[in-house]
Amino acid sequence: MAGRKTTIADVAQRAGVSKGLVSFALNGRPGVSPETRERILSVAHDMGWQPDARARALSTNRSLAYGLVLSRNPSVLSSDPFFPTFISGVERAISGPGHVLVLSVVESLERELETYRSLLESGRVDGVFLTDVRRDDPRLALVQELSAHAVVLGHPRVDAGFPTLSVSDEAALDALVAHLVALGHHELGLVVGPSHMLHAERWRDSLVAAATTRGLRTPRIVETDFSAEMGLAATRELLEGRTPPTAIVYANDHMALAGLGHARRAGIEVPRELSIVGYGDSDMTRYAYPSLTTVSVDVAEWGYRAAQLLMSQVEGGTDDVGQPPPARLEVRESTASVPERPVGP
Amino acid sequence: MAGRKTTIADVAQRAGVSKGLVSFALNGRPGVSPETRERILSVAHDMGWQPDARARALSTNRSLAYGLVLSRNPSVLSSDPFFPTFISGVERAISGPGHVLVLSVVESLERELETYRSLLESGRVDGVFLTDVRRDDPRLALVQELSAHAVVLGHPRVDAGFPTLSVSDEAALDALVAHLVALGHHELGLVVGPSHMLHAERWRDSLVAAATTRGLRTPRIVETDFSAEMGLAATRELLEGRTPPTAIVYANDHMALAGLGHARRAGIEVPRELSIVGYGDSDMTRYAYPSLTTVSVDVAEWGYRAAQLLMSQVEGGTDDVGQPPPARLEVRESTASVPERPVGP
DNA sequence: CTGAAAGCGCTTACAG
DNA sequence: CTGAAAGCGCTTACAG
Repeated sequence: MAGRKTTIADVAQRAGVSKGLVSFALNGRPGVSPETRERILSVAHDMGWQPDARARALSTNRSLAYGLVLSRNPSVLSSDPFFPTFISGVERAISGPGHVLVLSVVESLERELETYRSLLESGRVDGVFLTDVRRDDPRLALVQELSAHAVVLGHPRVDAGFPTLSVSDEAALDALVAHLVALGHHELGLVVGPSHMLHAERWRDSLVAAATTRGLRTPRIVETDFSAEMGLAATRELLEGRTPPTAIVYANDHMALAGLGHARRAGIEVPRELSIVGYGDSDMTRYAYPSLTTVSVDVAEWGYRAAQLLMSQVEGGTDDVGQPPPARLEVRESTASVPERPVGP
Repeated sequence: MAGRKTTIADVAQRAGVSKGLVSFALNGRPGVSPETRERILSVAHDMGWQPDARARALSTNRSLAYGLVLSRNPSVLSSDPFFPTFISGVERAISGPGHVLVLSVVESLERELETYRSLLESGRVDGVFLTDVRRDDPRLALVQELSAHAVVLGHPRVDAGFPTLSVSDEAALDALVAHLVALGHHELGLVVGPSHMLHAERWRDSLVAAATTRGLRTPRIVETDFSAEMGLAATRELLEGRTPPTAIVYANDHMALAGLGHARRAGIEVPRELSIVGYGDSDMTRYAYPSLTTVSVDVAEWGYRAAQLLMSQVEGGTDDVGQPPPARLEVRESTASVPERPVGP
């Protein structure tokens, strides 16, 4: 229709007031008489005025945008339901206020850091989400150096100086170990994530602690990059050992599903001969046969709260949004009593 | 460090030139003597100057940002590898030039439309990706009304007036039917996506055409929303019919995996008693047992080209980036000869 | 309650 | 090759 976008100057002229007053009226600021406000609003509406995010961003020094940079490898990323779910939670929090998520996917840690830097320095985003925090993570230093806003997803052990939101899973993991012990298992295998990721390390520690506390031997541990491919290799490695575990716990569901596939292929019956446990409670755990015992984490809620916290940070608030609900054990079909077999010493 | 961000005015002052000249030097425009340019650049670097995306966006009327709005339901979204993969391709194309992706996830079609509108009208993005195009899709009209830039992912049948990028899969689907025919199947079941989505409709039509051409009866068809849950229900429905299909083809891999789970649970051996075929070639198809025969689509490349095309559109170019590579049939373990059995009339 | 002006940090004609 | 100025579309003190 209009050749040119309508601006507040156009609205001001038509309404016979100044630009400043239009801005006040549009933003619901006090100091505009009800009739004038009414008139301005209706003119703006009639002219189809829409705020220009760029101009607003420049004059307020705020983009109303938040950044998330993912550096996992493509294959892991594509099968991991974490991010889509997390993002849907984030969106639920930010879209109401008209804020926006800037998402970036990168292929290396250097690029990840550069991307966070440029997003923040250029003012494209007002704050960032930091996931998959690593030991001595350079992103923490970067965000501090830029005195930018950030929310860390992970565990408070990260003395980041940033607000941290984490799903507490110690109780669920302990319940899992208790469940396996009750079924008679005492040789556990653990397929863990990369040890340089703090949450992977913590997950492993929680399980080892639970196992030890409950009188099990230290579990056998194989480290992976979270990919199904390495999950499969880890399964093979564990099962080919001298005293193979009778139950394997995986750090995510798709590694567990790959393990399940391998077991079937090797003629090992799950759960009669081997119990398998995932982590995350992704959709597919319900539709596999046997369905997977797993640990359920409310990732969408996590994302929702993280976004609320970040918005509140940026606005200088000190809102305590509270931690997301703790993880829960979901017992399904892939765990059962340990098989009777001649036992060694 | 610096209390205030350094701007080109600071650089200009320190270098003893005008702001305009700094801008020219920084943007590599002609009309600046080599020595001056050199000096300006080094001053800018020393002062740690970084461009302000907001200011640049306002004065150039360009955000260097592109929008993608997803409206699939959370459960489908979380298990569908399409979007993470697509996005990684998009990023590969745009991140080099310093452009950015604005991602939105919404819960209804109304919100989807509103979001596209506000992204475009506010100038937050310079163009958008349109996926999952539906019959009489209101987004097409919207984008046209706003005379905005867009790239459509789907099939040219959509006479959108926008450049369209699609993965041609007719040949692969025909090869799939040929493969099944060669194995002796003549009762096919199809688990399709929502018929109001043009690509779902087209997928179904391609398979029906291939089946008819190759002398099969019209396949039995069950429509779903692409979720594993409905994939499972569809499988049950097909298998409980009077003459159950001997092979079922699913519109995506996770429905196929849910179908596989159901078959196992019902005591039906795959592929001896039932052949199962997925679509998409997601990671998990390799790790299932039996591994899934599927159709491989290079989604990352699709995203890469779509982004290139969109950038070129916005810049007024007419680059022909070419269509992404066609889909390919991947024969794995889940398809085999039709079982011998007493056949009806 | 209202207006006129300056400013956010860039880019871009227009003069010289 | 370089400078001074206007402008992008808003917001926000500051006066009246």
